[in-house]
This record gives sequence, C-alpha cells and structure tokens, in this order.
Amino acid sequence: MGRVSIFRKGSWSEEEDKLLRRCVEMYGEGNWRHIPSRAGLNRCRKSCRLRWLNYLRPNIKRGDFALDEVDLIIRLHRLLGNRWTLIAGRIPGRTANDVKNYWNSHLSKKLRSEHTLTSRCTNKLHESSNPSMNSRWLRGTSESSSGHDQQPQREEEEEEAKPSFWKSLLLEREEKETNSTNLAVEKKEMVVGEDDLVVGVDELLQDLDLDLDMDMELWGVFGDQ
DNA sequence: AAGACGGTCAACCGCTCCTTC
DNA sequence: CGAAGGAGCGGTTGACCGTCT
Repeated sequence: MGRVSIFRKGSWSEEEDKLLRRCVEMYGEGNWRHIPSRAGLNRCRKSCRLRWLNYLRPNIKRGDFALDEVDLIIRLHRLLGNRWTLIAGRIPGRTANDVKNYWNSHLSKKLRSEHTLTSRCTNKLHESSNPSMNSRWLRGTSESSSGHDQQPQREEEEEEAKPSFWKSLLLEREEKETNSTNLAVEKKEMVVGEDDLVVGVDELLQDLDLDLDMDMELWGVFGDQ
C-alpha cells in the first residue's frame, strides 16, 4: 500500500516564497524540520531547504557563468569530482545545483566532445606551431563537424584571446590520450598538470586541507612525492 | 504555422553521513 | 556502542522554452 505524501509538490508560488523567506529571516537557516510549520507551508523540510538554498538565499547569482567561473569549475571538478557543494562553495553566488546543472548541460558535453576530437586535434597540434587555435571546440563551438574535418574558420574570432586553461586542458588531455585511459594514468595526469591546478586552487587547499589530503592520498597525487 | 526535438533548470528522490540519546 | 532521526548531498526527472524542420 503506497503512502501518499501529504505535502505539496512542484513549483513554488510567490506566496510560498514570501512565507519561506520571512520565516528563514526570522528564525535563521537550519532547523528545517520546524520551518514548514513555522512558515505555514505545506511543504516538506527538504523542499523548503532546497528552495531557500537554490533560489531564495540572498546574493545568489543568476545568469551565465563567467569564463573564470567555468575555469574554476573545471579545475575543481578535476580535483574533487562530483562534489558539487564543495565546488560551489568556492564560487560566490553559485549554488551546488547551479554548478551541477551547468556541468551536466554544458561542460560534460564539451569535455566529451573534446575527448572524441582530441585525437584529431592532436595530429594538428604536432603539425602546427600554434596548435590550440586550430580546434573548433576551443572556441566553444564544438558542434558536430558532421564526420569530416572542416576547414578552420579564419574569421576575426580566430584571433580572439583564448583562455590559457583551454590550451592546457587540451595538452593535458593529449597526454592522457597518449598514455592510456585507466585509473593509474588518471592519477599520473593529476601530477603532470599539478602546477597549474595548484595555483588555481590554493585557497581551496588551505580551506579544505584535511578533506583534500585524504582525496589526494586516495588518488595517489601526493603519494608520488 | 505547427509539430518535433533538444537544452536548460527547478525540484524531487533516495542514499549516506552526522548527531543525539 | 548502536539505533534512530535529522540534515545534506548527488543523481535523476520532468516541465518549460527555444530552435529546427
């Protein structure tokens, strides 16, 4: 016999938002068990918490992710994996849900397509003295190239400044492709690109040293030293 | 113009971790 | 020390919206 939830589900109304915001401002965050009744909401505590954290909380940034934010997400994801709250904690105004959604809808796809394009790009890298400019994905236009190599577009955007991390990402991926795809190589790759990563996440390492030390040991990153 | 399709994002679900007793 | 309940997290879903055919 299935139990029917007594709580309301689905999208939040403005009135519910107002009640929740007022309640949290009055009683503070935490104690989510009591929030629904205090606010007069027919919502479960989880729903209230999520709504507050992802939508109502002050200083939440909305809209597109800036380039440096994307940069940070990629770097942190390489270090932390899918620990979205930790990643989001390093990006002011962004929630774990935001980061997770952005990763799933933008970055994972980009990295996947990059994965398939890497071998092609790699060949060009060896031919060219200015390798990173040849791949479409580096310009953020990694749509399918319909099976055959396209002529490099030489439009004005060709000379647009390219974030250096894309270059390093490509080179790191190349390294990875060349070596192999197993976990051992993943670990090695962490070491290869370590300088770059560590510079980008110094603060994180300070804040999370215990947590990360554990991760790094698990991944063998510091074990090689 | 309209239906199909794909992308995005808010919200839910189930699991794990943490705290308290 | 173990059990129970609460809190938090990541994965997944589904509705909505824009674009394509």
